[in-house]
Amino acid sequence: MRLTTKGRYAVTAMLDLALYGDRGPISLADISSRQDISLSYLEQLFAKLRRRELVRSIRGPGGGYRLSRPGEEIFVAEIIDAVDERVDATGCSGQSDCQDGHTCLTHHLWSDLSEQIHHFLSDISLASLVQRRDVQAVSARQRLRGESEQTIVLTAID
Amino acid sequence: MRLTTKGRYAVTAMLDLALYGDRGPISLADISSRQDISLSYLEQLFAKLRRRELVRSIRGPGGGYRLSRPGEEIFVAEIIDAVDERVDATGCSGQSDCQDGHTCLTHHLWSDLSEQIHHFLSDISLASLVQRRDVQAVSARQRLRGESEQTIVLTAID
DNA sequence: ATTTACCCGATTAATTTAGTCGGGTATGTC
DNA sequence: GACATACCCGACTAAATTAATCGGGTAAAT
Repeated sequence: MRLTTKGRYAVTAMLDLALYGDRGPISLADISSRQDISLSYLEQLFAKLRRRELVRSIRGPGGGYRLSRPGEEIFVAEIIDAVDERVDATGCSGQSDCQDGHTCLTHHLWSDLSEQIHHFLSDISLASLVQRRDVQAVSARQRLRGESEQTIVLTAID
Repeated sequence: MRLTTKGRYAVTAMLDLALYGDRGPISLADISSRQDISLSYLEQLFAKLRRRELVRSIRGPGGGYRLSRPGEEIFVAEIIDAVDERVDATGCSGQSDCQDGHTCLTHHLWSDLSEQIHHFLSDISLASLVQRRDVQAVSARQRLRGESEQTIVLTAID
């Protein structure tokens, strides 16, 4: 089953767009510093997100990324699928050839589980995440941290 | 999230015990050949299963492993927990310190997902798997294969 | 005694993930 | 049009984890 930092980073970054992207494009550098994700790694992930048309890019100064659809219409499952290839608990990627060409003893169990997970994540939209209490709280903390960092920079310049 | 071959192997091996173990202990060598899992690897997994008291071992010739409880009372989630440590989709093992000491933006989402998966797998007993059509079918094929292998061996000896 | 099969730790090989690097290209601003 | 920004892209490296091997034990049955 694939569900690692890669998928978590992707969802986090997309949620960052949903939270802060309403006033124009967000640069990966912004996401990188807010969410503590390596910039180059983000570039790799966003290449995949762009191919799946989950985000739109705007080049040049002031550019960045925007969600290609409203947050109501983007679901967590799509994001993970885009970067992780698939959410799949079987060992044979659903091919049923897990035991030298045949179905292994537990194939259907993992297949059922995968479906279960996919269904769960297909129901969660970015917009619904934005609404959540816990997301709001973390976002508020991140905004604070961002401001204090700016202060530090300004003080250092002064 | 941890759900790899390790956990799949463990569940498959335990299901093998549930399927064939009613007439006495099953050796790891038997499981190894039936399910195509490396013997030494099985030994590692069964060390963990034994520690969690999911199986009982019988040493010496004719020995092997038995389920320590009836299949009705052993659940897939326990097996995976035993070998994989935990089924957990969060990056911080539920510690909520995913972003330098604080909760990351998507922590609760992964936490919810983990609970969902765990709940799903906690409901599936070995006994219920044994009953399943698809498991019966695969098991029948494995038995056939086993017999033909024996024939080959006997022919070779002859 | 000898064979079977569990027991255990250490080590290695393979795979995957995470991250880096170095170069490009479009675009807005002065 | 020079310059800075920020996307774009492929190749490479490092780290972590998983899967598997190896070598030597020990309990028990025949």
